[in-house]
Amino acid sequence: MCGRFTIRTPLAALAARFLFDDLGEGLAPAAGDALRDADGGLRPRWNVAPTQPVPVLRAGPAAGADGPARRRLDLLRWGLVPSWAREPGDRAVGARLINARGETAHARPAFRDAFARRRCAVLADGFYEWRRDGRRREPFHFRRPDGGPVALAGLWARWRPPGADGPPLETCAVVTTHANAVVADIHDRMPVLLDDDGLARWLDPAFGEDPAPLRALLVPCPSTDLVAVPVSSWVNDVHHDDPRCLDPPGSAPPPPPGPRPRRGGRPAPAPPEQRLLFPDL
DNA sequence: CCAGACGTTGTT
DNA sequence: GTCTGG
DNA sequence: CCAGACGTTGTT
DNA sequence: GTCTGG
Repeated sequence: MCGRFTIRTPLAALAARFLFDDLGEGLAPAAGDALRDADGGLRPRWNVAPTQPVPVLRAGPAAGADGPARRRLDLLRWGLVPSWAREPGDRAVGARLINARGETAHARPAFRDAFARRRCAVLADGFYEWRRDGRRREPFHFRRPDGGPVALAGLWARWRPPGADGPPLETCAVVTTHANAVVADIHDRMPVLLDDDGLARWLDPAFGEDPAPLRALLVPCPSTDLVAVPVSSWVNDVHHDDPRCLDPPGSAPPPPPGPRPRRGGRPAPAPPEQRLLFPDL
């Protein structure tokens, strides 16, 4: 679950909603300017897939004498690459770790360290789940009744290229849990949606590394927090990233005949975009 | 000890 | 890095 | 998560 | 069937 989602809310609006400091005193002063230029780094998205940059909320630099800890908002690659991975594209670990089970992540070698010290929240305004009916995959979009953004519990990692040449690669995974009553008809798992209180605890290093209180946060959100909307199978194709993803079912045109251009053969161009809005962590 | 995995999902 | 299996 | 590929040789 | 790419 949680292998696809939407994020149409501009980063500046996400900052206004989530980027208050740990005392809830409002937008951190440093955030305004940094975010003003940042919206170009994340156009509205209707079909966010693993390996792509996603907006991630983390605890800022540790609280010091000069003030309380602040939050930071960055774009991280979705698909957790542990620090010990040989290559980001490694067979077992590369970009495969897009979800972490809330029930077990604290104990898993691949997630243990992140669970204790590198927790985050992936910001979205809805997520997709597919109902499987034989060969059919029927997509549904889940979102808050008011359409507002949600904070998905996440874990992150930093991978450094050998020899310390090139920038570090920061990646993340979304924590999953049992489906609540709204999701259960479609699927048996769902991402963990954190309310403001749970979010503050999940992100705060001072909340501790003891798994038990943290695991208590990783439960299904109340069913009243989500509505299920059946959508067009247009969203099934990851290349379709436009408003038609949220159209009602049955409106997708038939798949065009003929093969697509093949993989391989040509060199891979575009390097992955990743943006650290506060690169001092 | 060293070598190899390290994960989730869904499907059967 | 750390755990598991052999 | 779903869609689509699933390969090697030799040439530029 | 299974893996990779997005």
